[in-house]
Amino acid sequence: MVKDHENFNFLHFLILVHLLSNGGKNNYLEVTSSQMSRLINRSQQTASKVLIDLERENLIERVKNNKKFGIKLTDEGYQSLKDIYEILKKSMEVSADKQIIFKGKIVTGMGEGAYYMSLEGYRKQFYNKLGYKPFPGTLNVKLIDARYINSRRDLINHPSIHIDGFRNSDRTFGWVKCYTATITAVARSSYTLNSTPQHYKEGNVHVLLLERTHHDNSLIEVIGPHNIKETLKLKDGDNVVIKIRE
Amino acid sequence: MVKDHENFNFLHFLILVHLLSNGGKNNYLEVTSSQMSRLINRSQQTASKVLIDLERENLIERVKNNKKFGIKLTDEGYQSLKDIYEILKKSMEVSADKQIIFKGKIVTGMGEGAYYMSLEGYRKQFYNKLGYKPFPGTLNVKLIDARYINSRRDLINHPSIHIDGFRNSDRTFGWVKCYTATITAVARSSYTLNSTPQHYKEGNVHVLLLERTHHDNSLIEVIGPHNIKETLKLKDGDNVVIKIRE
DNA sequence: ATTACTAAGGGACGAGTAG
DNA sequence: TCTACTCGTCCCTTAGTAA
Repeated sequence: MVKDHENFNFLHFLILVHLLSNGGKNNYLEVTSSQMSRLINRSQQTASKVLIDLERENLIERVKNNKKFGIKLTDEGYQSLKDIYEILKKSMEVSADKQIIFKGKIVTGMGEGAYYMSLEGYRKQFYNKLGYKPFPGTLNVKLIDARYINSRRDLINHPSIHIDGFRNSDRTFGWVKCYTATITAVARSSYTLNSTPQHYKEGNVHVLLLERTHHDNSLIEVIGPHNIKETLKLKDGDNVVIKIRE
Repeated sequence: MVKDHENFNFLHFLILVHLLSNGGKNNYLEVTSSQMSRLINRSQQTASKVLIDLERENLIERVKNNKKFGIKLTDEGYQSLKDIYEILKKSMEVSADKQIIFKGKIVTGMGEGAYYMSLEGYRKQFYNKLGYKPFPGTLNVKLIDARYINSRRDLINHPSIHIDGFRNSDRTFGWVKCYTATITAVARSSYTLNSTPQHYKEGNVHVLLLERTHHDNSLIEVIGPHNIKETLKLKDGDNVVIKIRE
């Protein structure tokens, strides 16, 4: 993947990085094996061995002066670090897009959702903060895989649109967190994060997290401007993918 | 330096990177120890051990579903990678500035330099390409440390201003490569790349590399618009630092 | 002070295998 | 299939020491 020279371990990596960060790409640095050993938290002997290895693998060039060495990265040594850097960079960029994926089956809710959606205390905020008046009723998606159930549990830590709670004459109603998402119907149950799903239609929706929920973490409630079931032609038991974006 | 959890090796690093690049910061990925083993070029047993270690160190979170695991980076795991990334990034930035440093002593040249500087075939090009008419005569700097002698040998691979060779009725004259540099007189001979020199005065000059040189790699020839020795009050035997910038 | 060899101990790795 | 245990082997690390 990164380095197919067999003998490339973390110590080699650390030493190369240290050389690079001290100008070792263009200059022969005066570094001793004792200095290096302190840096990598190993003995002088080990540091010496690492330097010998790096030289053998043509990742550094050493020139002896008296007892000390002048050490410089070779082009190959620099390229090794650059390769690792590019891979890490790409990975960090991937992770910058905070997409969370759920997969589950459409189930029939208990009618609770429709009740909540009908309350003016929520509807006004939905309109102001989400930009639409939600279809009265939530789509319930049942998560099967433990992975998604865990992700659902972690959802509360992610950025969301906050709907305040309120009270009427009877009782108080808790806050609701809304997560911007897209929902997609999938053909078969073979979808994983790594495969490409055969998708049909996509809808822009919001996933809800209620302060006072009776639901377990295996159930997701979704709202949208229209009747999602109709728009996407969904029946109970159909598989859907929900992608949440920050 | 990077990671003081003792048991953090290159395999741990590779696995974390793979998870990150596949969205494992926000999702529980379905990855098996066999997949990982192929990725890191080790046995399934070793991959399994790595995953156990990473979980123990709280760098990943695993949730079992049937026999497989869903795996996600913890915040700490992500931070570990980010730390390494930031260090690498900083190192790459340092290396982007291609400064090369030489240290040596002023010596008296053989008068060759003055002769070459007087040739109109060179003087016209110096004026056009360097922006000044060089003082007739080169400053010769003797490199003592093998590190600098080696750097001098590598100089030919670095970007330079090219002065074409020419011929007159008698003979041909080779090309000359010019490297933009600053020269600084230093107080004592204690200067290394890592320490801060006590410098006196600085001059903008060019280091020359001649196609047909009789000099060994331990001698550097420097030209400038004025008499460098006088401007910097240099005597033979004085120490100077020459910094070359791209 | 350096670098680096040798010998010995311990930890990493993989084959076999259980659950 | 999966994960992960045991255990044998080998490599990595270090102390001692030479140059």
